[in-house]
Amino acid sequence: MLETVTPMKTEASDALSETAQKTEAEKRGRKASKEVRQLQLIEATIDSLAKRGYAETTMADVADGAGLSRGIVNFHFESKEKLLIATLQHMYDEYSAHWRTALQKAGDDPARQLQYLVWADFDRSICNKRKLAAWLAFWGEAKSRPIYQALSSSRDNHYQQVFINLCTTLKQSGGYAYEPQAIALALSAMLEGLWLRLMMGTEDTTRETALQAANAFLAAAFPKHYG
Amino acid sequence: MLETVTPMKTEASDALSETAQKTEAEKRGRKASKEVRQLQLIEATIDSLAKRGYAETTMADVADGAGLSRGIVNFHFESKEKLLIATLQHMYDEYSAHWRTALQKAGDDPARQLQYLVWADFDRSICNKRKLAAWLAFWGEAKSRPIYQALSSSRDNHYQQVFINLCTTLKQSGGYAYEPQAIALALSAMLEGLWLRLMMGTEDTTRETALQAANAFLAAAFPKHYG
DNA sequence: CAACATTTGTTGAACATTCATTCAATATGG
DNA sequence: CCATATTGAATGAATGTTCAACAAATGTTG
Repeated sequence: MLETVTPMKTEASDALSETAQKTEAEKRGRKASKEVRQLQLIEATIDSLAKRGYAETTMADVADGAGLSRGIVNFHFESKEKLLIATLQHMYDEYSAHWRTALQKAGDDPARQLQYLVWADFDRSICNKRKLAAWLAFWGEAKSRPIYQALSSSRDNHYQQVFINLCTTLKQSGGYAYEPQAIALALSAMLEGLWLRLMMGTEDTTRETALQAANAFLAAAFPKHYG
Repeated sequence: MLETVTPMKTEASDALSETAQKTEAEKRGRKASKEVRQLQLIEATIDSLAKRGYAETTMADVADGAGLSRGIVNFHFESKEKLLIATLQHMYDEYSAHWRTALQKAGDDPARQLQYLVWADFDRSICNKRKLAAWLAFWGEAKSRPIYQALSSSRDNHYQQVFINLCTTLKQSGGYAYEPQAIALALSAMLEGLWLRLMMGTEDTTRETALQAANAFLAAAFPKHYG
């Protein structure tokens, strides 16, 4: 159902973190290109955030997770704070590219576009325990750190505007009564809330049930388009 | 609109933290009853979580915020971890009592009950920057701390079951087509997502617009009952 | 191609700082 | 005067950062 939506570079980085370092990344102690090493450290940071949370994520844990020595992070990133910002930026870019690709693949039909955006949100490459946990770790610190604030909401202004536009179009073609802004806000908030459930719910909420809930919303809000 | 829904003990604790310590709580250095002092420290903890985030919340900051000395927290609570657990438990109890009270005040009509539950979520005593920030701070750490997991989701199993029951009843009386479980999940997830927006959104999402979005959802999902 | 030099990446120990916890001394209320 | 609450300095552990030494790649020269 979702296969056609899935992109892109995330496959490489995910595989790298799941199966330790492959042969493609040079083994421990050997040199690797700057970008590869930085990505490796960023992936190790996401691992640590997911496993230990923001407060317990240490430079030593990141270095150990990457199979490298203690001082290496301060060489590639100047400080712990800059490592975390780079990690957040990486996740933001990935999410952003992901929904834009999904939107592009949907074609011209607004109903189809909205459906694809919702599907994209629950795609395995984006929506897995590890990355959701990392997102939540950043969200928990965003309010007190202005630097995080802009990046920490993966669904940014642009994303929200696309939702509003789609809801406006659907309202006209379907003759619905609601305010597009309000429905768009309800919809994107629900998607974020479902993400929250997916990580905190013990097991009662799965990607499937979350997707069902999102589709139930679409069917209720746009009965002429999704029935 | 919401006045009749608002309870309860939260007024006292909120006022206490907002206007420093009043005369009701004994002044610095003087003795106070165990419960008062513990509540005072818990409120100071919420303040610190909201202002500095989980990672930067220190015992010293909590003690300073309460206007007391450094060692005091380890006297009333055994450790930092137990202080944080007590704080989370306090917020959980408060939220739980709040929605139960709202449900009780709604009377017997299911549609009215659901409306009151939604209103309760955006009541000022519960839904303010300070407490939302504290919630989010705990959420960010919940995945890596089993102790938090049970308490960190303010909307617990009981809450969710009430939603499911209400959606089931409304479905029968309104002749709707959807799956009650899915709609209930969509609804409660949206409420949580709106909370998220309220703290992270720079200012574009207010309590009013969030409530409008929630009501738009109700109107779309239950057109016969809210319209 | 070999020998050397230079740049760049990497290591791990040392350092300084922050912070939770402990506890003996002191203050307070009953 | 006794039990209890409170203080604030001391302690020890954890952790981010620095840096001198080392290793590997790259460049240079004969």
